[in-house]
Amino acid sequence: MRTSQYLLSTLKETPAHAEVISHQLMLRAGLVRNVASGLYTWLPTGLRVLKKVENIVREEMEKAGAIETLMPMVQPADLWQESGRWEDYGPELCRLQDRHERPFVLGPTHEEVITALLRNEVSSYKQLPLNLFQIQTKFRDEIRPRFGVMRGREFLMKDAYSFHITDECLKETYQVMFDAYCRIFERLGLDFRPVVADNGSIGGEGSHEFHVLADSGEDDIVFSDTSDYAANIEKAEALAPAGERPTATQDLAEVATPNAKTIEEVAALLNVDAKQTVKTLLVLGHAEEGQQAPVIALVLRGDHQLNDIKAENLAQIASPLTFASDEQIKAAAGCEAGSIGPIGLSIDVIVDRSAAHLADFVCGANKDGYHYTGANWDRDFTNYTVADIRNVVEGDPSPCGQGNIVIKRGIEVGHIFQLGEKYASAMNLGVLTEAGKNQTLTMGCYGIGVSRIVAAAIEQNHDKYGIKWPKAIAPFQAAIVPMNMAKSARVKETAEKLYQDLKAAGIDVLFDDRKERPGVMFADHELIGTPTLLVIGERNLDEQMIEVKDRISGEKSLIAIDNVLDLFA
RNA sequence: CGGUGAUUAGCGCAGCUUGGUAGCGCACUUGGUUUGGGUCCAAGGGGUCGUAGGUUCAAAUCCUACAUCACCGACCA
Repeated sequence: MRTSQYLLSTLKETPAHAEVISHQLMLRAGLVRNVASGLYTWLPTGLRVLKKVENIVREEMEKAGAIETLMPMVQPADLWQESGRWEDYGPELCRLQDRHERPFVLGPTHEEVITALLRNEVSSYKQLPLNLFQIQTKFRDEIRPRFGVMRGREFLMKDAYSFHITDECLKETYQVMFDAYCRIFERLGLDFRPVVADNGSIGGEGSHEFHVLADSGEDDIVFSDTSDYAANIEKAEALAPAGERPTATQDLAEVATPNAKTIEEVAALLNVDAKQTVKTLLVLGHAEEGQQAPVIALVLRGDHQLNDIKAENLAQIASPLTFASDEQIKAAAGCEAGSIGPIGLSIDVIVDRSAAHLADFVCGANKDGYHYTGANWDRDFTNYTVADIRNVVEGDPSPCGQGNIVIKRGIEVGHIFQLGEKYASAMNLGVLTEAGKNQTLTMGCYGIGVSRIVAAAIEQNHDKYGIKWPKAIAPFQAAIVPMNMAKSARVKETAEKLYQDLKAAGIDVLFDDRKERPGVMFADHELIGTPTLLVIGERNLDEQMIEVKDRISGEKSLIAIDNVLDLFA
């Protein structure tokens, strides 16, 4: 490709609204342009990267035995009604009507379509297992699109769906996909970790997320400092504190805590560590038919954070997790949110393991402006259950039993699930077994955020000059940068010949034939992140040498013109 | 949806407080100059000041509504 016939579209200045580095660099390097909130056009350079990522994913999926398909992005609503997700999915599902006023959705994922397909196409156990994938545009009407293509509303995703008669067979394919994902991210050249993940509303066991480690990531990933345990914080279990609970030494006392509503304020006022306090959150439980949802109290140590997912997974608690309104709080506790405590409550109380291990703690007195000190479980309050409902924090013992917890940020780029029979049973997908009986299929699904990977790769590979692409996904493998080509016939001739030779050898090469000064060219190529710059100038031509500059290491070296192709061997 | 802020040339911004001629840098065009790290000089082109309404002799500037965009909390590849 010649720059004179190409759309380079690099920017000197950083557009004001780009927050994270990958978004800034994607705009500056001319990879994408914003069309509307969460919607992007991929410029030629960006599309080259996207295609390279896509091809690596495709190759490894095929190697792992998956078969490529392509499903429509627009899907009829009746499939979603059949699976139950027409009601369950919420406003993130973009719904629309065609000219006949028939309802459709923009596909945020394709379980319904693939399940409906398989229902018609397979009827015998002999046809299974099957693993079908596609690389397709998805649309999710995100509440808050941000960080450029990292969280766009429209994005490119590889999604695969496997179908099995037995759970053993599903687990085998799941493992095959797990291994394939590791190979994909290795080939992409990314620093990644598979982590144990929550199954979300789907339930069942067996789900891993694949995270690219980066400070700008939106997820907290929990590691053990001594074992290879890794989990999403949503999933990481907070173990009960070791040993027996200390014995009570203080008497229960009511103290005035005017204007102290937060744990920090209460702890400062009473001059105690936040670890000696508890906070009480009121959430909604499941509503009985025709009744109002009951209010349930969750009690956590003052310095701990509620883990929504863990709470939601408890049988008593409504999903999605909903906090009680001010009126509901007043009715249940008789006070405002800043003064709630377990003592005297007549609703269900669920206490976090760590909070349950406290003695002589501080809690709200269910009376505005008052707290208790010297509170003790089983003496001052007896009717409660204990559960793990908090986020782990750094330094906690690792749930794997070895070492302590370290937390890093990650960008979720892949997620694999054992779905089980959820869709197959809702949509009546089964085949005849060897014994001639109908058997509902069990399914797995496996996603990779293709467009998100492009952003994640940049988050992990950049410097002050621009992007430093891993070789496997760089838009161009090399750029030819001639010095003052307009004045030197020799430079021009050499550059042209080199360009033809590299092209003939199948190298993705960008020939910078613009009439620009060297500094302009260098700056552009460093911004775009081309791994290898081939600099041709009068300086080295007498010796038939050209300069090679490596974008990653920054090293410059001379190489004989005849040997340039060896660089790409 | 809630909270915050923004919207003036392709991009980055000033002008608004105190109403009266539409500005700067980059980019772009032309000519010259320079040529191994974002040259320099000169001349140019380009703007319904987000939209609608109001106040006023007069609105980018003051007021109201709306739209869009971004950031902070709930979603997820």
